[in-house]
Amino acid sequence: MKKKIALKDIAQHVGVSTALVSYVLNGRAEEKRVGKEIAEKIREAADTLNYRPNQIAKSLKTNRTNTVGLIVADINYRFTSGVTRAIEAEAGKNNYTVILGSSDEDHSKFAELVNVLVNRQVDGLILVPVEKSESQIEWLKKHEIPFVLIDRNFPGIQANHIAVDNFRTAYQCTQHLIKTGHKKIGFINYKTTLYHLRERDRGYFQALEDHGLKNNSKFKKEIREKHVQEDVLRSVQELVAQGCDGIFFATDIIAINGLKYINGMQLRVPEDLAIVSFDEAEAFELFYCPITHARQPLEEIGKIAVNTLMDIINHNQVNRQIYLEAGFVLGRSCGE
Amino acid sequence: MKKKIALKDIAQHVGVSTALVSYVLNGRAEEKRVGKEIAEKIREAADTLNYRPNQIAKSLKTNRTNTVGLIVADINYRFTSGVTRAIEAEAGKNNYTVILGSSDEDHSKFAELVNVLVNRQVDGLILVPVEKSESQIEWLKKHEIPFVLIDRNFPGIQANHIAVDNFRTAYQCTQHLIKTGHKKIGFINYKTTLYHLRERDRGYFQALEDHGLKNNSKFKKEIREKHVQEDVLRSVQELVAQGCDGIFFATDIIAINGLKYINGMQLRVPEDLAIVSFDEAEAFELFYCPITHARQPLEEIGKIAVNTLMDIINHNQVNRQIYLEAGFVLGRSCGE
DNA sequence: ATGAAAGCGCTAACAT
DNA sequence: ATGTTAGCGCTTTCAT
Repeated sequence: MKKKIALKDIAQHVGVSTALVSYVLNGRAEEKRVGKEIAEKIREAADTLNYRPNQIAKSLKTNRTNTVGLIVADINYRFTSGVTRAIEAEAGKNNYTVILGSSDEDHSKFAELVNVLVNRQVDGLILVPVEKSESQIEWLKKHEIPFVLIDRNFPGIQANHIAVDNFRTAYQCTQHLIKTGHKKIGFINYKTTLYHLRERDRGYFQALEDHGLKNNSKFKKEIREKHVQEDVLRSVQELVAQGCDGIFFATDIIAINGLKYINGMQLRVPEDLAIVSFDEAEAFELFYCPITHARQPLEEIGKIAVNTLMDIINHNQVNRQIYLEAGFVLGRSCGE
Repeated sequence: MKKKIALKDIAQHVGVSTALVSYVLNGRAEEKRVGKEIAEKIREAADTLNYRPNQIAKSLKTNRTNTVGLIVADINYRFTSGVTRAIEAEAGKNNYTVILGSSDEDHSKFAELVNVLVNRQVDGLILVPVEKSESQIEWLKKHEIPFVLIDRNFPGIQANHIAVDNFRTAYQCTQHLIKTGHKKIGFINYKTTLYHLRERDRGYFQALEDHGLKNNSKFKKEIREKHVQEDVLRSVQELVAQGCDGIFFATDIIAINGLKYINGMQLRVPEDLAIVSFDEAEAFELFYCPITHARQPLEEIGKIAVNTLMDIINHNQVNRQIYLEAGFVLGRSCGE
């Protein structure tokens, strides 16, 4: 890499001090009452010498990096791409850069990433926490490092967070299956302690109870995160064998796998089996029957997350626990 | 954010100089022959004081950030998630962090991102260049900033790059349709000057020619990047009207849209229409018929890209133009 | 209106 | 074996 042009190079070139150059190039010429001509000369020199400010040096001095760290759970989730895009856009508006890392749902990788990002002096973090990452969150709180949680949170830890209302959304999904005349409603969810997924359980159970279908709860299946394919296959087979006429999938990934096997089993949707999915997937478009599903407001989550983080960074008092309403997309997978 | 512990704090705490602390904490205690006991004390102090090295300061001094910038074309492409994952993993092994940005196929956004990343002193860049980004690439060359192109390149610009062999892969895809007995083979590709997509054209045409189907070239359709949905729909309709018995889709995005409309038109694959796609999509799994497609070696591309970049950064002479072979996944979308 | 200089936290050359 | 110190490129206070 060629030698870089520094502030003092252009100061030398013009024959002024570095202070003036700094003022002018930071748009504070007026404020600092720098002579018009000098200012112009400085700008010219910066241009011809192709000056690029060294953000590292600037950061060291100002103690600000204008960088936020974003740790997602898995880069393949629909949630991730949508929310990442929104976060990058909103961060850009605030003149911030996003450093992205993926924990792949692994808490040690999560801890490692937090570490790396904090060492790199990010001004704040936007986190999708994973199982067993409570101690990391506590650590961030203790050290007063600005952060906001999205998608997930821990009921025992008070922190700023933005997410969809999982309970309510799951309730609606289940209720939709009930209202479209289905009597034996299966539910497939991950086996996990993650609160947001437990909330989806609660929504399912509550809806059953409120509609006098409490006995349906035996149709709830749990799958292991490391064995999605085989467990979903087994679960679908079991539910069908138990005579279910509808299935509610707790996530897009589960839904995609479920539908794949339903295809394989030659079952027709919605005639043989009604389907509702929490979250949408691009893949749904290729299924012969439009899938009814809840849609998270990814744009909004990302936007609010960034703005909340900005508030924290700028030392405004913030205490936000936001549960957003999900959209509900009506397909034909529960009948017409 | 609480006051940070700095090197000198722990030096003070132990009663030694900052130099010793620096040596010990960078694992150079032996090399610098620091006393065993002192070294131990320093490590302890660092631990209890919860010292986190300030990478910014380190970078300013060493002129190295251990950061690579990755600019992708669109975060929703299958190519992106796969290759990002591979790059992050490989970069991590080399003790590097990845800063990700997405240009959304927009050259001014691309330029802006290059700028931001260079100002942030990334040690190098991995780029998926977009249309009209030639000047940026030239600029990077001129300033001897380490970079490697992936997925795409410009024939007029000599640069290190890693990609799949687009010509050969497209040739194989087309040939497969021919060999499975199809006579009127449509092809849908983007209208673009991007060389890698033009190479796919060339592969298609060459295969037709080599198999005496030169007249088929009227079945090639171009779609606009900003109007994928409507243009793909129109193209499929036209090809069907022209009596095509097979379609080759030039990208996963085009394929997903194409299949969606084929579904809508009540056409059966492969009976009414045979299909081959360049690139795979998760969505294919939900289509009733397994789609035959080429699969790019994303892992390998990412890995080689990082290692090439590391070589450049470490001043090894590097001149690599690598064209990898794609995998070919046999579905049933061209018949049994 | 402009300049001199301190100092951000760290590394490394040099001194002891 | 350990300490002292210059300096990375920038911002900003204080002088002038």
